[in-house]
Amino acid sequence: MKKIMIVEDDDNIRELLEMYFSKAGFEIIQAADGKTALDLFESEKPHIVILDLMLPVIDGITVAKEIKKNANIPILMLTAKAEESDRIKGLEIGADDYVTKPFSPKEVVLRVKNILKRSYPDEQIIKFKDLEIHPKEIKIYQNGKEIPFTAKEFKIIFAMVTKPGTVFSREKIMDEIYTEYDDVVFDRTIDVYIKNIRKKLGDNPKNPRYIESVYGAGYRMRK
Amino acid sequence: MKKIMIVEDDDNIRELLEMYFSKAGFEIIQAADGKTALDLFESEKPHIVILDLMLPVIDGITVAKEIKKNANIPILMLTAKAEESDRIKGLEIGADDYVTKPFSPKEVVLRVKNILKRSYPDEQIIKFKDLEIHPKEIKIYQNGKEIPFTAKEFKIIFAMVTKPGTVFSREKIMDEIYTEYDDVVFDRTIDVYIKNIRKKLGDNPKNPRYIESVYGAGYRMRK
DNA sequence: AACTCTCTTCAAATTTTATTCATATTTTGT
DNA sequence: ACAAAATATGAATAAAATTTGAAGAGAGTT
Repeated sequence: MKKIMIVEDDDNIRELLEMYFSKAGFEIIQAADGKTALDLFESEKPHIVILDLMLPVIDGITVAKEIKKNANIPILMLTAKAEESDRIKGLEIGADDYVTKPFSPKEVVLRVKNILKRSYPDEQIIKFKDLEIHPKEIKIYQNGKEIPFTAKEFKIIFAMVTKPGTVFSREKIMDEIYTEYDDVVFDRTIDVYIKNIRKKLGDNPKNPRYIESVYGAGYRMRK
Repeated sequence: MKKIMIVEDDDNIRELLEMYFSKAGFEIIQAADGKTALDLFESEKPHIVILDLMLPVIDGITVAKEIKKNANIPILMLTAKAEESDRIKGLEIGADDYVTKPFSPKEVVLRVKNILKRSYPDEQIIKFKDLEIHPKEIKIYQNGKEIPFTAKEFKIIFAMVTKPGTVFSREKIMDEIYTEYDDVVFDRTIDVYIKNIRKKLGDNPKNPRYIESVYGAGYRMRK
């Protein structure tokens, strides 16, 4: 079952949404202001966020940017009718959908379900260039031929392929790899992973087909 | 693959049935008297019993009652034409069907198949490679030969065979095994189960036919 | 009580992967 | 072009995960 965070300062609207999503079987986290929202986002890691644009302490757009910066968690924006221009802003900063107030709660639930279906395509096969990535099986095929990757290599590829074009710092890559707060690993370790992945994929650092080096920043999967 | 016990003192009739059921793909156990029948029933646990009414040592009705008392194994009664009243008795004591002598062997086979379909309805046999998995009976056959597995081993195999290719983490396997919130089991326990399963299946961790190890992730049933 | 069967733990051997290291190469800023 | 910083990479080493035999613990039977 999916976890949803509702960020809305109007108690009535928040409770209304809470009721509907509760009935729809969601686990719900509530936040009445932007600061709380970001804190809860870190600790609770919801699957999707419903976000009001007009928020106390920290405004909705900033919250959205912050969320999208850390993880690609889908966002449904709530905007007042008058804020027509905000729609555009909302979508620009990466909201996945938006609803204008006043809205029908049922419609919001439906939209959320649609976004979730899009964002979490129940363990689908991911296709990227000539790669086929099977998360359930932890297997990757290149032009139909299986290439063996270790679990950690797989995690790196998966994360990067999921967000092509995004630069992954070495630190971020480490976060993807290590579930526990283990000892910190030396920086060059990531380089070696990238090297090995490139080798298996037949990729070349100069003129790469998959992984580009971003000097001073990290690595990026070429779109 | 079903196991059938034929209880009949007339050697000719018994051999005739044996021949037909053998050709129909059954595993056959024979008994010429009621005492032997009950002993074999205990040790062999057939899926169905063909039972003659007139038997030496212990008569058919007593055998039938005894069988039905222990387990609800279906029975097909064989009755002589003159024993019309026995038909009723037979059905009263719980026979699932009856055939009067002289009978056509083909008809007997058909009736047995029908009874089996009735008696083991929702048992869908899962076939995987050279394995036949019978969930209801908690039995697994490899090339037609039964391999004894313990309840937990069975659960693991069942879960994995149902989703071939999917990697099962040790934690996930534990979830399959433990219904209640029992004590948490140490990680290596799963490894030992896998080892024992492999041994029984004649599987080799390097170059496996069934269960692949996925370093750092878990185990996977080879497609 | 002795036995059997299953589940679980343990420890040693083995295998595979992760990490570090050293050196070469490339990129960037001046 | 030069120095400094960052990246690339083969090889060595360390660490981690898996395999396995053996044996202890518990439950149920005879």
